[in-house]
Amino acid sequence: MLAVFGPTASGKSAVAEAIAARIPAELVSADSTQVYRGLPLLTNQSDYPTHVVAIWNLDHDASVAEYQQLAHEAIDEILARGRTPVVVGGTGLYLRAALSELDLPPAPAAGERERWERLYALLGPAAAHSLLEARDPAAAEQVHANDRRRVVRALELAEAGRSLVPARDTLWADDWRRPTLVFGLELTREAVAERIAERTRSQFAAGLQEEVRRALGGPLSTTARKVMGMEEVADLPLTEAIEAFAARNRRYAAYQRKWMRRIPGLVSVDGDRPAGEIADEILEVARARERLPRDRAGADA
RNA sequence: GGCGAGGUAGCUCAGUCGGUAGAGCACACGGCUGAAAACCGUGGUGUCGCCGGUUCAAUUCCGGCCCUCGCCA
Repeated sequence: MLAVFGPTASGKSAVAEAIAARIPAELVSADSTQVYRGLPLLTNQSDYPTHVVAIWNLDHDASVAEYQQLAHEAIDEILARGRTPVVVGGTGLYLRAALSELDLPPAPAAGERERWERLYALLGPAAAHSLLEARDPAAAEQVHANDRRRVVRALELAEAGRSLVPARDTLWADDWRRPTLVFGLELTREAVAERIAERTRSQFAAGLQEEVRRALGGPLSTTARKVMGMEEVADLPLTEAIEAFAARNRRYAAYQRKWMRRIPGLVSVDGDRPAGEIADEILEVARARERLPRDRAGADA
């Protein structure tokens, strides 16, 4: 199977769609916000049918593990249909979860999260961390006392007889679940900034502010509330909102570059050219490395 | 021109009853195992508007000047 990663606005979707136009393939999203229904503009959802997109309402709490299950199911079904899964998206952890067997510990039992959060608030960071030290020293060593989210999670797991400390898995390892080639779109900072500016303009022209205001009017889960732009897009005056949102995107693109460097075996391709050209190069590399079935490899040649 | 408010980090601002300054955001780096467009940690940054006075010592007090904003002419 194939995967396409790259900074936001680098044209990942267009490339993936160009691949699907050339070989029998289906797309699987690796994006922590496109999972939501109701924010197509804010999260840059494509019209092209893609798996694991727009599957949850905005009051649903998103999680990597839940996403992972759905992504794995989608991938296996596509393979069973004899097609090539193309995983495309900009959320590093989600990409990793989709492509690997990354073994995430179980969700907290009902009420546990709230219980430990209350305790953390009551005790304060230092005392909560000491409690963790008593129950799971290894986890305590790994987590900073101020990291409320992880201290709480570690306490939940300790209570359930598990640990936050993974058995063997590292965050990034060369342990693909299926033979996979990951491609990274390389673009200069300036090129990305330019694309972001352009995309931001068209998002606002298409009614981004109205979309966000509508979403803010309804029930929102913690994770939906944290989607980039939810805070600034609706309230600020138009020109300020545009600049603030573009700036956020630029920062995010920089963060994504860090992920890109960590993906083992990533094949870099020049992202500053037409999507079709990039797709051709990707398929050529895939054939050379025998990541596509033989009968398919030469089908369009 | 008059009155009022203000000029301190890249930005928004706090502060120093006189001993050369600090938060948030931004930035850089690191971490992350059911919130990852999230979250946590570490770090640098300043002629404290300009000139002069008082003082052992002025970003802080005093005087003058310059600039910005608001109201009035």
